[in-house]
Amino acid sequence: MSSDQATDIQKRMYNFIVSYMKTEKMPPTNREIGRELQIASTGHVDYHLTMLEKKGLISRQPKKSRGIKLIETITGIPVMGSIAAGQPLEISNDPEEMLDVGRELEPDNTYALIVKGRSMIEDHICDGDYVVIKPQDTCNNGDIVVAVRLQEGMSGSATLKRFFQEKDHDRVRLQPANSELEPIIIPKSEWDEEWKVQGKVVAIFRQCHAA
Amino acid sequence: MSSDQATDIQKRMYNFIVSYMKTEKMPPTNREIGRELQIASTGHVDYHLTMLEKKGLISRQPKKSRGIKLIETITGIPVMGSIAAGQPLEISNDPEEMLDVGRELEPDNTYALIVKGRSMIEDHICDGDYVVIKPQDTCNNGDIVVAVRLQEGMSGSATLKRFFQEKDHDRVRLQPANSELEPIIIPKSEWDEEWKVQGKVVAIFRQCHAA
DNA sequence: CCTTTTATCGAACGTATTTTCCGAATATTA
DNA sequence: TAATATTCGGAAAATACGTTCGATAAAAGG
Repeated sequence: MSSDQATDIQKRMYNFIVSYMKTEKMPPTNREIGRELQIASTGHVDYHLTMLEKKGLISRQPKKSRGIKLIETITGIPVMGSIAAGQPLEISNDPEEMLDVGRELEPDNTYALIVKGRSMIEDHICDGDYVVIKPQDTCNNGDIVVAVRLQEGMSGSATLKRFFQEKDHDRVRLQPANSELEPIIIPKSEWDEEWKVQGKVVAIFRQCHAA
Repeated sequence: MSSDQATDIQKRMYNFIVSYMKTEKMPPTNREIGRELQIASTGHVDYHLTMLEKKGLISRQPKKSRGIKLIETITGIPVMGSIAAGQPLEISNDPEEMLDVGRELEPDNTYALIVKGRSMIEDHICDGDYVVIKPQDTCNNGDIVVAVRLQEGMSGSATLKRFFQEKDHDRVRLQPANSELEPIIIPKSEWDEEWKVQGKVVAIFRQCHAA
């Protein structure tokens, strides 16, 4: 809607702000904008920034130096559509959304672990994959979790498994996703004392290296 | 080396700058730093910033408002170690590296596609996964590529397959990773005329939603 | 025990930066 | 054609902000 109404100069101004922020990691001052766009007056720059704000492209923090924020933080990778190997689908020309890979995962205390081995292979988690862990005490049945066995002294050893609380048997089952491997069965009492859920897997990331 | 010599206050200052930049998308002013760390004097803040610069953690642009830059732009998710479901491994307390999920993929013209169906399931690419595509004309045998069939008029339809150039048969084979599906076999001449490699898969990203 | 480094405050100073006001030229619209 | 929005300049006013200086301690090192 209003975003299209931006004038030529305003579009150039907006683009400059975007590129400036990419390189400088901070918004430009009004003077820097003016210098770039060859606008002699800072008041003039202010006018266009006001317009850009009215048109919903930026927001401003009054009285703050460099108080410009982009409304749509266009970080990430554009998602161009869907694809199926079986029946080819169309690829659109406009991004449908931005894949904010990892960015929305960052805020908390999320961390990543590198998966070794094929023990979760049937969940399509491969050797070398990164699993992103969101720390939390509790989890639901079927969640893939990092379970830690508490030990004397140092930090315990951790394991990546699917979590199942089997109420009828009054025990907890930690199930690998590999039919060649056996689950770990722990009586409820022992679980409460010796084990702890460290967090659950919220995302998986795999880099495809050159062969 | 010198980065370790940072004082407690300087570490807190550094951490605040990092978190401020994450939320505000710009560096803080000296006064904002002081307010946060309960330092009453801006000169005092300046002193510690000078120390941080001397110790190589930040760089400063004199006389510029918010003229602070992080030397190591620690975006991303900390990788805390390895984990194997089979034989539990230790989780270290210090991050081994930062998982720059997607960030090093952004610069070029990379884009993402959402995978539909199970046609690449044996390569552990699942329904709903994001595949990150790096555009390129050529590829090597075995690469997972987006192949496009050129058509009259509009943009062609795309398919996700493993690419094999079979020189002995003078043909190209597009192989799905699902034994229930048949490969697409294309004679070399037809390939050159009607097909094109759009790009190759460089990464895979999967979000694990709540059950 | 003395010296050096580090940490702290407060205040003053000068520059950086935004904001506001006035005026004018140009285009757009009614 | 009159009214209105847009685009520009210049300059003053008001903050915001970084920098510098003097003084005081506590901690560290020898």
